[in-house]
Formats: sequence, structure tokens, C-alpha cells
Amino acid sequence: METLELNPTSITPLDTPVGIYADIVFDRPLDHPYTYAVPAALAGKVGTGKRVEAPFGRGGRTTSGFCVRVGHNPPARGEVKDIARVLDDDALVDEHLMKLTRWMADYYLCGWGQVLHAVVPAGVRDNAGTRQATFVEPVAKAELPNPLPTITAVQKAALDCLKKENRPLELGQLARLAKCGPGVVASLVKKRLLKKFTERVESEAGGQHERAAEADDSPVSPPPDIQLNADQTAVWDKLNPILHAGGFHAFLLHGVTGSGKTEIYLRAIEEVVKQGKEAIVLVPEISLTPQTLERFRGRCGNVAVLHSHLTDAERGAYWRRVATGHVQVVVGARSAVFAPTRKLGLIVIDEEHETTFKQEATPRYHARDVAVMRARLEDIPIVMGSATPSLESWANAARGAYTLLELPKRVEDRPMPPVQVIDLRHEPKPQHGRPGAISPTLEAAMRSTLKAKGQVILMLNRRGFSTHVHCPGCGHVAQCAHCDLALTFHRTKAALVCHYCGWETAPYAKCPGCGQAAIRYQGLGTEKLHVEIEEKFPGSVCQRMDSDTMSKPGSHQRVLDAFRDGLVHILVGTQMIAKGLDFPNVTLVGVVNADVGLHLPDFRSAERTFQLLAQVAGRAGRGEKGGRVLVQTYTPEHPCITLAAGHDYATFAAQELVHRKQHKYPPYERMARLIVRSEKEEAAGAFADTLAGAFQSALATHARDSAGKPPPVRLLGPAECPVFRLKNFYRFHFQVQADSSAALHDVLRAALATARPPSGVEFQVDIDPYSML
DNA sequence: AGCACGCCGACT
DNA sequence: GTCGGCGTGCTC
Repeated sequence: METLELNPTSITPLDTPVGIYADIVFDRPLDHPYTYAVPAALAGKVGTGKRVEAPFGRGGRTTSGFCVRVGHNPPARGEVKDIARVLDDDALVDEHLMKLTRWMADYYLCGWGQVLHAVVPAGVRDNAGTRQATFVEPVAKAELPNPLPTITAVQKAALDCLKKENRPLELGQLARLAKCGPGVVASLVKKRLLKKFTERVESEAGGQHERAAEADDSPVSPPPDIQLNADQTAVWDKLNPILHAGGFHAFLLHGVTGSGKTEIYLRAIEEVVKQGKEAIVLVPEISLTPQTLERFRGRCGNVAVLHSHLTDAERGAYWRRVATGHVQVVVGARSAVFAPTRKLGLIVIDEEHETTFKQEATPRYHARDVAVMRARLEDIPIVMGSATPSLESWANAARGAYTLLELPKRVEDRPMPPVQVIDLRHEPKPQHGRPGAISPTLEAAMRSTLKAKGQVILMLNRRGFSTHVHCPGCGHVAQCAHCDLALTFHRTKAALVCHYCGWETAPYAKCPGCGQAAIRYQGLGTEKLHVEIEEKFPGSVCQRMDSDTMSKPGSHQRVLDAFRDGLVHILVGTQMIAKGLDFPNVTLVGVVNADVGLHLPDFRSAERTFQLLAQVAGRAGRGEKGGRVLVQTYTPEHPCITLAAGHDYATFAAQELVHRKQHKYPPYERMARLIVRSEKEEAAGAFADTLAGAFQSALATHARDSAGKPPPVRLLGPAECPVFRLKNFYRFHFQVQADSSAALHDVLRAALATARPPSGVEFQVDIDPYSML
């Protein structure tokens, strides 16, 4: 069909006013912003980083979204609607965070609006913890009514009272102060002697925690006279010039457990705070202990701590305090990477290898990677620290993208604790009774430790009492009704629990399969271990620490305090106790079963096992008394066990990297994982096949475009997920691997553009996945 | 993601 | 004859 092409300028009447248009993104998986006309009444209010309401979709229902650009360009096609309302007085997101969230949307393949929605806390969006207050102030002399109205004595008193205060007061405040009724104030306003205005203020009702909005007036102690050792000095000498010069620079601080990494962080933060800038410190949620925070509080000025137990209002209050420049240091988990600082000078990430930095919901970002991008965008240094760096970061350091800083020795020349590996295959069986979780060797070590008044940490990375409940008669295994997973027996709760979805059921009196009454409870969890210890060590106090016993806020701290005070002799726990604890009197650390997690179908299982062993071993011998570590295992020859025992991260990393290269795994290749899920098994399978077809053609196109080179993108799957059914969803997954992020994204975009799941089926894309189950 | 439009089965 | 199933296509 022929269409008459007109010069666009020729069809625009000359008298059309030059309009203002705003690009809006919504909390939906949409790949581009939508352009709206800004009505004259909102022209001054609309702005980048503020939220607006606008009619969106056929129904024309109004939806809230973020304004990402204001300009003069109408949309290329389609009708233009007006913005209905501007929701914020001030931008919630500044230019830097705009760019950062834009990058996240592109990289993690989700809507920009979805990212913004996730980045701005709910308490900020709905102004939780604030209220709209009405203030009065005396009108300026020039604006006084002429002639002056006559006023009563009470009204005069109220007016004088306000003038004496010399600041605006709320209606109620003034009435209270002047000991008059609200009517008196109202009539003064009516007589135009007082002027009303409204402002949003923090509600004074404090949260259940410390008052977030209150000034943190804890005194900043002068830098304590801590002498850096030679290694720390060497590290500091590399870091300090960059902190002075500013500019993007990524450091990987590899320091063994107890080597004094925190002191380096603190000095770096002090330096940027001294320069009048702010710092963000990312730590795994579990490390947000009062001791850690005290160290920051004492040294770094106003510190805001963002942890998971904050209410929306508290979170909002912190956000506003950071945004208004009242906070120098933000310490928090993953989401603290989005803190709305004004002039960020440094980002620190402690335990950068921790997988809790990866968010497992849309947007599926990794806070470490986002932090590096933020540092790049804001042109500032970033310091990532770990005793066991992720292989991604280690490889980045090896190729020169990050500067490696090393602290190979513990402070005060304390030795690394000797690690003894106990081969459970060859441990002698006890003379009588069934073999327990604690081998004779470990038991003997515990006895001598306790006798010498030392403390013991035992790690078993499995919760519950029995991890396997089955019928010896017919082989029936207790399984979750909603997942393909065996139930774990929890004795304290007297329930069978699914560790994935939380479903619980009463323990069976008899087998539901064959009716036999002899149900067998097998497998070892922390609960059973606790019981075994209490039987074997009746004179000692043993405390269990896992997510079952630590659900209440503060319980974590209570247990650690009791342990520090020596009221608890043996601490038993899951990986929760492996990280960051610093107890000088712990002279023995036992790993009850190092093999848990080693054989999971996940290419990172060896890395995780090594990290866990190295971290838990680091809990031993932090004081003058020294200490040692015993590791029980059925695979004592496995490199990640022998090398962890030798405190040899470098060799482990080198070996593991060879393996990763051979199998084309990260960090050598980029990976994405796609999950298709549905409550209907066939529907999930069918759509997985459809997607596979879409990928095949996208791959073919891509291969043709990059002719001559080896196929840069590869598809594995579809296959059933290792846990096929989860929370009633049947799940299939794909892995897409590519030699570059660009190639990976090209193919993903091409394949996903065509594929639309039928109703009842959904799919998720996970870039740089960390969970493979 | 919502939401509306559109084309095929069991009901007043 | 219609109410309503959910396939599919669009949202400035």
C-alpha cells in the first residue's frame, strides 16, 4: 500500500506549543519507557527520578511509574496521553542510580521499572513513618493586612508565643504552648496574621528498634593507635593513594581469616569520610552483629545500619537520612548497594564470595557486581575482601581488572590453626552402641579441649534431627506433599518438615505405604548432634545455633554473648557459625561432616565446600591459646578438603579454575539459566520444548552472523531441574553459556522475544545464576 | 504483568 | 441463541 509521506515539520502547525514530554517506566516486564505529555499544571513538578501516575493500558487505568527522562520529543508513534499526577516532591533516585538501574535492567533482562521498584524501599514509596503536618508562621510585615484586624487578648498571647519561638510551629504545638484552643490559632489564620503551610515530617513514634531518624550522636573516637603490621602497611600503601586521588579502581583484598581486613576497611572509610564523602559497606546479613557495627560506629561518624528486621518506616527513615546527607557510612546487606548517598566516595564489600549477595527474585542481581558497576559509574574506588574470594573475583584479579591486595598472615603473627582430617571410613567403631556423629578422635579432642577450659565449635551443615525418614518394610520415604524432597524430622517441633517450602506434617505412627509401624529415622542434623553431645558431655553446656533456634531477632546475639562469656562450652550449628565469629577462647573447631554439599549437582559445589571449611577453620585459634581444627569426611582425598586443611586457597583456586576452563564454566564463560515452571507437568514440558526451539533458531542465526568462529553460545537442556517439583510447580531448566556477556545477551534477547508462555506456565531468566537446583 | 479483544463449547 | 473459556497482542 502506498502511503503519502509528508515532511513531519510540514504537518506540524506552527502555533503548536513546544510540549514537554516525560518518559515513564512501570513495574512491569516491559523493555522500553513510555512517553507521556506533561500538562502545563505539572510542568514544574515532573522530573527525572520522581514517580508519577499515568493512564496505562487499554483500560486507561492509572498506574504509578518512575519518570526516567523529561524532554521535548513526542513518541515516534502511538497516541500521547497526559500524566495524571506527580507523586513525589523530590526525586527518589538520582542520576547515578538512574544509570545503575538502567544497566541492571539491560544486564539482568528485566524491566527498568521493575528494577526501580525493587531498589526504592516500600517505606520510601509510601512515605511510611512520615506524616503531613500543618505549620503556622507569622506573615511577613509587608504582607500584613491593612488595616490591622483587632484581636483578642488570647489571640495576642498566641501570636507572641509563636514570635518568641522564632520558628514555624504545628497548629497543635502552638495551641499547646500558648495554652489556647485550636480555634484561637484558626482565627489568627483567618485574620491573615498567621500563614499556614504543610510539610511532610517524620512521625515521632519511634520504631521497635533504635530511632533511625534520630541523629547518631555516639562520639567518634579518634583513630585508635592500632599499629598496622608489615602486610597491612603494604596493603594500605597501595590503597591510600587511590583513595586520595579518587577515580574508579577495584581492589580484591585477599586476607586469611584473622588477618585484619576490617582494620583496612575502617581506615579506608575514615579517609573518605575525612574528605567529606560517604561510604557504603556491604556485608552478608549474618555478619550484621553489634560487635561489627560498634567498630564502625566508633570510628566512622554517623553510621546507618540496614538490616532485615527493620520496619518499612525505619527503612524509609534511613533512606531519607542518607539522601539528605546525614549519614556518612551505610552498613547493610545486599540492598544497601542502592543507598541514595549524595557524594559516594567508597564501596566496601566484606566476604565478597558470599552467595547471599545474589538476589533470588526479580531483579536477580548480584550486589557485588552491581557495586562494581556503581563504583564505575560514580568513578570511585571499591574494595572487595575475603579469605576465600569467589573464583570470579580471583580471575578478575588475575587478569588485572582488579588489583590484588594480600594479607597472607594473621595479625600478631598468630599461626593458622593446624587442620587434621579424620577419615570416617577408617574410624574405629565404638565398643558398644551405635556409632554416633562424633568419631572417637573428635570426641577425645573435645574432652581435652574442655578439660583445658577451651571452647568448642562444631559445625554440621544440616538442620533438624533426622534427615531421612523411611519404612524398612516397603522402602517408602517421607516426602513433601508439594516438592520432590525428602522430609526432615524435627524432634523439638515433633514434625516432619520440608526444608524448601516449609511444609510440615505430623510424624507417621505407621508407614502410609504398607502400614508397618517400624518407621526408621536416619541421617544426622544439628538437633540430633546436640542430643548426642549432651549425652557424651553431661558436664558441659551445649547450645545449638541454626535457623530453627535463631528465628527471633536478638536470639543470635544472646547466644553469642553467652558463648563469649563462657556460659556455653560447646556451640553446635550450621554454616551460620562458620562466618566471622571471633572468639579467642575457641581452641577446637570440629566439622562433623565435610561432605555435605560436596556432591550437589552444582558446578560450584567444590568452591562452596572449600569456602565453608576455610571459613569455619578460621574460627579456631584466634586468641593467644591457639587452636586446632578437626574435619570429619568420607572423602579425605578430595582436593577441596586437603587444600582447605592446608589453608591453601591459591592452589585450590588454581586447580578449580583449570576445571572451570575445561568445562566452560564461569568465570571463563558467562552463564544464564532459564527456568520454566507450571503446576501442570505436561504444560511445563511442552513450553520448555517450544523455548528450546526458539533458542535453536536464535543460536543458528547467531552462529551465521559470527561465521568462521567457533559457536560462541551453547545451550544445555532443557532438562528437569534437580528438584523437579517445588512448591507444586514442575520445573524444567536450560543453561545457556557463552564466551562473552554480549553474545549471551544477544541470543537470550532473540530467543525470548518470540517466546511467550501459555497461561499457567511461567519462566524466569537468571543471569549469572548461583543456585542450580 | 494486566487487560481487552476475539473466536469456539455448555447453558438459561 | 448467549455466557464465558483462555489464546494473543498491546500498552505512550
